[in-house]
Amino acid sequence: MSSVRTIAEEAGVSITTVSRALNNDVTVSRKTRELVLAIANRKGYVARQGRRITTNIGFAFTLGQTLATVFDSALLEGICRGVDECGFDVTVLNLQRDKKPNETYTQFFMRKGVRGVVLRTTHESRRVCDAIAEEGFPMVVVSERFESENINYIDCDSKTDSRRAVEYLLELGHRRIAFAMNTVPDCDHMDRFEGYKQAHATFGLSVSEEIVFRHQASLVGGATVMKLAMAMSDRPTAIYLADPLLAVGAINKAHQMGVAIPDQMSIIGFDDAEVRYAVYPTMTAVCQNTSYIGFEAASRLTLMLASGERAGFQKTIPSFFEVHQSTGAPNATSGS
Amino acid sequence: MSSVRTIAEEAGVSITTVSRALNNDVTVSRKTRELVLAIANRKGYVARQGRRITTNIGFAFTLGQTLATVFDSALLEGICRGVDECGFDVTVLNLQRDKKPNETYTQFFMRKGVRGVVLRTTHESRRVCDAIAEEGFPMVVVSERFESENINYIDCDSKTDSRRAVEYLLELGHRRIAFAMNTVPDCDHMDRFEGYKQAHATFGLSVSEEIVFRHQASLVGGATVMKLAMAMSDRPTAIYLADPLLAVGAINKAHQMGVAIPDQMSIIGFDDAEVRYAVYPTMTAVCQNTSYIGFEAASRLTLMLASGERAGFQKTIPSFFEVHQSTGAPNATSGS
DNA sequence: AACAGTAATTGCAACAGTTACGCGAACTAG
DNA sequence: CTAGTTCGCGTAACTGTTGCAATTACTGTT
Repeated sequence: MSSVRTIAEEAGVSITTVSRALNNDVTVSRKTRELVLAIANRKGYVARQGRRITTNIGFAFTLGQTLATVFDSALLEGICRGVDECGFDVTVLNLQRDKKPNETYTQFFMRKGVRGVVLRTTHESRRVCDAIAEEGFPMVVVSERFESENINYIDCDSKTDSRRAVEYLLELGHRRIAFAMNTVPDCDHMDRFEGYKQAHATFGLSVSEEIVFRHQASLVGGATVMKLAMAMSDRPTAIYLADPLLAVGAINKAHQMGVAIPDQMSIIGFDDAEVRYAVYPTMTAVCQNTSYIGFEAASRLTLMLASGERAGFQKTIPSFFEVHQSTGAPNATSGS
Repeated sequence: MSSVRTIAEEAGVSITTVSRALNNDVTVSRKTRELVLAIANRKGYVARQGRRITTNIGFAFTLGQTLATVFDSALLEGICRGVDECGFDVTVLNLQRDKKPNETYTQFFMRKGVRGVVLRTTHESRRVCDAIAEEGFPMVVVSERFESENINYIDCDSKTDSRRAVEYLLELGHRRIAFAMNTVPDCDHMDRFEGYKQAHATFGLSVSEEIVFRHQASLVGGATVMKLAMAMSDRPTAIYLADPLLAVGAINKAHQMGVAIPDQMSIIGFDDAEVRYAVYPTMTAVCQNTSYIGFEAASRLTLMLASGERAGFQKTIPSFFEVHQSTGAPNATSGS
């Protein structure tokens, strides 16, 4: 077991200095701090209360807003269940808000008293994940994928089912199928776009760029997609909207415009919660068990911390495709 | 400042025994434990890491499930913002799961290393709030109301706007207005029922029990309400559904049954998030700023902890009423 | 270059809480 | 009455943190 004493001995400084270095006290010199942190990371130092080792993990956001979406909430719900097995607790952290500019990620997490972290990130802040992995702090990233074997992640593959979903539309007879995705091109949305393209390739069809929409993932964005699609001269007969808010916004706009779903327009959405049952008509959707992603991430992380083994893991769990009422054959101009 | 030393001295035992009593170690006798806990509570003991006082508050659930609803999520989102001001962090706790049967609430919270707690409770577990208040542990209850001045709470008054909402329907000319609420009669739902009754009283009308529905707060529950309402010989022309899921379920069922909203049936829902914009037609609703409730609770609690003052507070914040597209004059049988 | 003053670093010691181990008392069994 | 067991508690050794003092390094002046 590494303690401030053993680190102090190896670094040739006092335990006071070690404590201060770990807590990012300004009075400790840069050279000393770096030496101490290097040893602490190598020895796998964990902060304690008295002799007791803390059993908290962090749910950390690299972005400014915490828990902004239902996705985040579902994730946290799963995390809370996942830590249960090993008796850990969850603390919500916000890197952008609380991390001081001159402290390392490891220092930050130790200051907050967590032994590991489930990281909720976006495509833009992937470098944060790289940095934390480099420091060696126990971490699992959710919903991003990495090539490096140093970075643990739990990810959902929505490409396969996106392909299946679009193939389903093609088999129903649709030939002009629009696609809508978020403006921010993260792994997930790119996957779904890839599946969309693959399905077309399988049927020997080409993808027309003019019916690939990129809009902000919001109700308004979805409404815009529906408006634009309906205004086209060569109007699509179906849309796959790769985000829950886009999908719901489009469906409601269709109602408002008097566009019958699925008779005049088939809709496939993406659902990372239980939204598909909360719209009319119930939404055919590629679905992600977000709660399970959180569960799996927290479960594995805490198991790793409890056992002391540092074996990395990278897991991709499958999505699932559910057919409900928002899809049908094209041009069925009859009124249901 | 009280420490295990000072408590030990006053109790006439060793610091070891105090530590064990506070951590609910089985080896300490009941009499000694009770003595130590009494002194600790009286002196306002807080656990520390080294000399540093912890700055965590708990978000605790008395129920089994944590973060089951969007209400919980919105609450937590607000709490995370609320603790920001005083630099606290939030840890998610589950009383039913983690609290050992033979430990006090204070012991539990100290074991988890939190200095205060925002309590999410239900009507059935009000006695838990009483118990924690009696122990004197810093706490704020959200969304329940109490007579006792010992219990701090932040609550939302949805009675006034419920009355206003139903009065709005009455002024539109509706005379047979149904009401739907959860089977579990908590403060909030009773408030809304009260507002519903007051509005009727203002107009000199009586409330008919056969159009007061009590169903599980779910989409299916809402669908059931719509079905039952439409099947009545003396059919209501409007429904106030005092729960988001009930409201959404009813609206979607109306679509499925071919019931036009608002022409054949006006709907007023209750919204504790942003659901009113996510349905078609956009939903006239009594709304609760759930995130603000969480913010206010956490903000006040942390301010109290940081300042050391133990002044109790009980605050009721107002709801707001928004008129959207789901309400109109009754029997407007035109198909617009 | 020498010196004084100031800021930056560091360590000592006293503090915060927890726990392995052992001791003694009380209780039980033969 | 003795041996073994259990219970309750304390000593001492461990965990990390911090106020204060001491030391070191740097900076400006003569």
